[in-house]
Amino acid sequence: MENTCKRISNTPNSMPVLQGWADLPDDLLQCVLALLSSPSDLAAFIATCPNWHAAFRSAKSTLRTTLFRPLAIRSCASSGDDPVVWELFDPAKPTICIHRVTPPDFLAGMDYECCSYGHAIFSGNAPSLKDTTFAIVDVFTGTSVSPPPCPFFTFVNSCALTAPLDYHNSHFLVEAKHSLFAWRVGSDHWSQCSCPPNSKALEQFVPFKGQLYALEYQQLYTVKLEPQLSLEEVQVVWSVEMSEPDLCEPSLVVCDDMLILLAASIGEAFRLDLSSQPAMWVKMEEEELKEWAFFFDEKREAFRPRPPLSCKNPQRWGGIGYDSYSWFFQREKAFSGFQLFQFAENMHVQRHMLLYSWIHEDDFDGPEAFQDQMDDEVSYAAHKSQPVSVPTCQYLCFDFLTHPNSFSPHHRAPAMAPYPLPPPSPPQQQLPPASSSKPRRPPPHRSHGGYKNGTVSVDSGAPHDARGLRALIKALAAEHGEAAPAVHAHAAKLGLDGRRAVRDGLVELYLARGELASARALVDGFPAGRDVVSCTAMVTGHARHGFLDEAVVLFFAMADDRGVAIDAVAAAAAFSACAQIGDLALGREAHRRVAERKVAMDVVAWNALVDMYAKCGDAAAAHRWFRRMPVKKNVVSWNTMMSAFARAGELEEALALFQEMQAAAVRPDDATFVAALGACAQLGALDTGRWLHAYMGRMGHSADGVVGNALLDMYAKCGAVDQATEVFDGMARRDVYTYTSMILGLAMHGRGEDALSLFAGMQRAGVTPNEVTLLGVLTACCHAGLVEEGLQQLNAMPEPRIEHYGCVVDMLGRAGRLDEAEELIAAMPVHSDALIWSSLLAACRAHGDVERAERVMRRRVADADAGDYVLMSNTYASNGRHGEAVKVRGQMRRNEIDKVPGCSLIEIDGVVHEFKAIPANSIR
DNA sequence: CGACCCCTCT
Repeated sequence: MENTCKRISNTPNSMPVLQGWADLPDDLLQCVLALLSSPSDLAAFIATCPNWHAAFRSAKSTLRTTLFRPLAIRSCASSGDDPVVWELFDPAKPTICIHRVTPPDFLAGMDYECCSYGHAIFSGNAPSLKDTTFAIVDVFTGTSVSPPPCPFFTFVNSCALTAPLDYHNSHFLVEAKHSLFAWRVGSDHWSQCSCPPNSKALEQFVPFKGQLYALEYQQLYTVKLEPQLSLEEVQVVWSVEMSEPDLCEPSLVVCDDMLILLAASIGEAFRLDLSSQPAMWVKMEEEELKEWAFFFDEKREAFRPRPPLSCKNPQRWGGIGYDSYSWFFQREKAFSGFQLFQFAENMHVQRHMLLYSWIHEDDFDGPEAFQDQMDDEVSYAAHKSQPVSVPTCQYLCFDFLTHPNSFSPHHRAPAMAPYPLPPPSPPQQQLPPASSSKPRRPPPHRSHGGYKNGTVSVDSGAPHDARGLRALIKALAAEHGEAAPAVHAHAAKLGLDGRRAVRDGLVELYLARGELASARALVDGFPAGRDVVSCTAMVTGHARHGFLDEAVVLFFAMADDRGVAIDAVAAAAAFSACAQIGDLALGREAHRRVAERKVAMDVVAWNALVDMYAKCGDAAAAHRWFRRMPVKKNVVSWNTMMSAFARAGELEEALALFQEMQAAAVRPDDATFVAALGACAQLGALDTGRWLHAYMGRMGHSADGVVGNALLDMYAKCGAVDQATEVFDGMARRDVYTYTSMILGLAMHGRGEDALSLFAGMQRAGVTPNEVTLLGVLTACCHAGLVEEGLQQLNAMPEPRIEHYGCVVDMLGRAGRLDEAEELIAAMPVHSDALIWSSLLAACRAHGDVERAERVMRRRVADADAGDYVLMSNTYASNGRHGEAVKVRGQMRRNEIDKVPGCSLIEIDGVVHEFKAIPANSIR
């Protein structure tokens, strides 16, 4: 790596000297940010990218989760007379200073209050002792902003920003003297309102889903900033019986789309459920917080509450991922933690003391696990045996790189907009400049020993070797195809674009961007690079980004090329592409070529083959090859075949396969349950579904995520709406599938009103409905007879599909509004189908509208099916026109229209019975 | 060096 750097850096007059990331464009920088995974990465990034701060500020709005565990600020001065310097550091690796800034000197006489969105907040008193002054200091730039003096003089209970300063509509809130004060950033005055009479002191302000919440002990408030500052109590009930909840300093924290009340004193957490009326604190299970860690400030000397922070995926930065941990920070020591849900067992000390007690790293259950996962060179053991001296630390800064949780997300000012402020009374100080256009390499900050073992190189900001570049490209291809040209240029600059791995990656990047031509040019430009891995990468790369036909063609070319020995991986890739296309002839051809080249297929390739036949509609072939598979089947093999049966409507066979799989002692996984539950849902096999539910519990599978959705769907489809509701209530995460299944379940079983109120709850929860959801909503309106509501929903839809129109036609038909139904069919912008006409016919039959029915039949004469004839005949019959009814039946027989026998399934005592109707045209 | 399979909503 270093050789590469040197070679390029020393080339005179040819290329600009590489400055790590500095030569990459801004949009690419943002992609790269999402990939930084350790504080060392961060240190390298900051050291090599002059625009790092701007890049972070703009990335914060797009990244959904916190990038890192929180970092801290320490304030130090080498000697008494030297100016104070703030150092940004990772408490787990306190020897490394990530960034340094000189704070304004007027802070000397002020008190540190708290930290908010990367700003340290200080308070002080005006000389008159009538006002309180504040300074809000950007901890990365040292820039400070001061609101006008706040008209009170007393102790500050709590304060916070509602968003970073440069966000539009950011407010600074202060609670003091039983009043709430708000300063709209940039304005020249404070607004004020009184706190509710029975409240003591608001402790936290948390933006969540467009609302600003405040917490006072256990009471939740919403804060309105406009048109005037006001506080409103939120009634929240408890999901568990708590006669006298004693949560002892609970705190609010946002985890993605959940607002959580952490009651660390009793080791429990409650999620705010806004979909119920009134809102509810729902007790959370350990499982639901698995991917989160929480950070608390050490409060021993702090009177002011300092809200905790949540961090997603602690594994990402070396935290312990298998459980939810809360982490404390105590100055001069590293992170330490305890397991939230095991708190109750550690009650040997007084409960309220626990919040403050320091749990030493020795107390960890799994120190090995922790050590293994530390992602760089400073291990915990080394840290312990060699205590480091950290200079006096005055300020803790816990929310570095957090983002404002969905508060006014749509009103964001451009990144790094200048603060719209008059210069505050103490002069602004800006050290160093936030972003200079001139590339500049800041000196590496080496405090207290610098980078240990030299493994963190400041030159490693951008990958300079093929392997690193390949890893970067791969990560980018998932979401950031737009980076293709920039990365390509970067690779070319390094002379690495000729490397096969890099080139393959670039091809995929171009494909991710939809640029087939650029990708092809790259492929064709390297005829020499034809080996099986590279070609397979081409196949999968094309398939992954939707170029399925091209993928298969590439595979055929590769199979025909005697210079390339195709293998099982290539075969699997080809089968998978054919499966997605769903073309049986193509699939067979791929299979033929694989057989012809005598490829030794592994279980993955066999599974792909079975899946390919199934998805191409040849379930028999899928089953045949499943049975003939000469390799040991794995769980995917069984899952694939179960889905194959289910897809083909052979539901009993699917469930039988589940039994067979048990007999073969293959441990089912989530996909197994999804497939089996899906079969039960289609079959209406409620007892089997219930058994599966219980079995899942025994196997330790939670009813959440995809499995939870499948379970919920099964109960809903089997008519067990109450059990469906139970599953729904027990789910930690409800996505669009969850809501859709539940809404449909309610709608189909006559609870249209409930379905509609759930739909409202879904929208409140911020889950975006899809077409199927809306179909469920229309179905609910239809079944509940809410005609106006249904029409309104249809009008509100951006692009209704034929199914949606069908549902509304059905609804109008049932309501007897046949004119409107017919008009809607005529007016709808999509092509009518048989279903929609049949539904109109059914309405004619129900309302005895012979004339309209005849009109419809005349229109439909070419492609009317048996059902239509039956409906027509019944329409005549119910109007007493039996002669004409018989005539229609005769016409039907003459035209040799067969009615597919109606079929009905019902489960009695766990056995599914099938009823078949007598073919309609056999009725004479 | 790398490249591969299954699973929820009408």
